[in-house]
Amino acid sequence: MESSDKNKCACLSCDLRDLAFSSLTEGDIEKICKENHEVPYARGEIIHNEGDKVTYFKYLKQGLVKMFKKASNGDEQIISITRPFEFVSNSCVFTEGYYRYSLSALEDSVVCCIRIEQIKEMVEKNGQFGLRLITLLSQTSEKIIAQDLEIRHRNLAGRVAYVLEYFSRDIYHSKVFDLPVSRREIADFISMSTANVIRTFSEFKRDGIINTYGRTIEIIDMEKLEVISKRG
Amino acid sequence: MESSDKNKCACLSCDLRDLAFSSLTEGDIEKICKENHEVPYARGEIIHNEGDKVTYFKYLKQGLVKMFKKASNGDEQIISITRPFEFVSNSCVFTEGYYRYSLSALEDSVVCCIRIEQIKEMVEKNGQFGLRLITLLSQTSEKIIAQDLEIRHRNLAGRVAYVLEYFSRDIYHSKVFDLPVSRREIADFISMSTANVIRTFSEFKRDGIINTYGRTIEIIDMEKLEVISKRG
DNA sequence: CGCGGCTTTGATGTTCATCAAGTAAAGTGG
DNA sequence: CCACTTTACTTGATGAACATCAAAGCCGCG
Repeated sequence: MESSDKNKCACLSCDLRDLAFSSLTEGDIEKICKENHEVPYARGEIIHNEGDKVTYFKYLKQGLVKMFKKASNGDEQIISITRPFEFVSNSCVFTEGYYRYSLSALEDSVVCCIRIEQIKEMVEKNGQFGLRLITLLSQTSEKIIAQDLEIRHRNLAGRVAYVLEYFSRDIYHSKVFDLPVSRREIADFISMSTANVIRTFSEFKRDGIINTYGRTIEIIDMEKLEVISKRG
Repeated sequence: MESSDKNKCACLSCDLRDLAFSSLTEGDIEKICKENHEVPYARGEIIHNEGDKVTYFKYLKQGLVKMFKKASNGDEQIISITRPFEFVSNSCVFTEGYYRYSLSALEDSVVCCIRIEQIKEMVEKNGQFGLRLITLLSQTSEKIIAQDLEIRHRNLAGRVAYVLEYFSRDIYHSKVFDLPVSRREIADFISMSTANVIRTFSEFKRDGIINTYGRTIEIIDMEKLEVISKRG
């Protein structure tokens, strides 16, 4: 969309260049730039479905997304909720040719898409880039695994406290924020029932730990929340 | 240990060459061969502890290992139980310089260790190899994530049925096998209490689904087991 | 303004962890 | 090799944690 400087492509000055593409030459960057798409998605939109063919390698440039798996009965398991600048193409991109999980936008988002074949070519040509990509992909997977370990060893109250901390600390960097997900989605994320997520919110509210106004959450007593999160 | 053919290094004929190293030249393979170690571990031995410095990239050549995280109170969370030829260095190898999880041998095992710096050099020099490595690392991570999703949406009986299927189908390829782990470790793997793992075994036994003689398990009615695994 | 989805709360019962007590098995040191 | 210790396994009883169900209020959207 940008064309202020017609001799330079937008990717050259992209903030994300530092992320993975620092080892690429200007020539390579321009080559990517000619082909890649920045695709905007509105809140709620599906970015891709599990089973879709992988054509693009995707990373999140703006917004917030959830990665999830649908069960046959319609239930969802939410695998991760992430901010830029995560690679939102999960690992299978290189493995199988089909997405294993679905991806949708929790807030208006912008996804940068690069043809997967182009990425592969660059890895083959440029080992520095390959090494950097391995590191970044590893971090993404590791984050999911580590978070899952955190969640699975906690009890109900501990899990709710953990996600509230997560949204506050890692996602919004604020004690007040609008939850980007429904109560049900929180339940799907931390493997508990919707009713009990709500019940726990109510208890936290009663105990003066948080305040809720619809989807707006205010964390009043962060210390208490941390205690519950650690104990649970 | 082998030196039957003194002009050829063992790695050239290693079964695992196909795995990741097919794209390497004979020269590269020999270079690896000069430096790498095959380290044997007895059942029960620790291969490395979380927090240990990463020097080697490791993959499992023989045996069976578990990857796990220790809690402050001594509890363990088991992340994966895998056979050859998995990469048992988890992703953090490239990320942090320290292992995030511990690794120990469930059966007598042989681990092939290659200096991590050497792997990095090879990725830089040889893009084909880098691409192959990305694919393999991705598969390893993806397996952990997928298995976790399988486990977490099941109830108690479903989880036990799932691990029995897993050991039978993926690990031992047999309906009769010696469990390589204690009841307690199974509990740590599927996030339930030891007592309930045992209780569920007893119920399966009572219902004619399995037989147990200490750690030896015989699956009698695989169909019923699958039904329980799917329903749960 | 009425419908459907999200939220909330209470009541109920199931599932599961915990505790306790006992047995079997596997190390350990003399 | 045996007494001793420790660890793994097993079962029952109990209560806590949690899911499920149901009913009602709320909110946004057509």
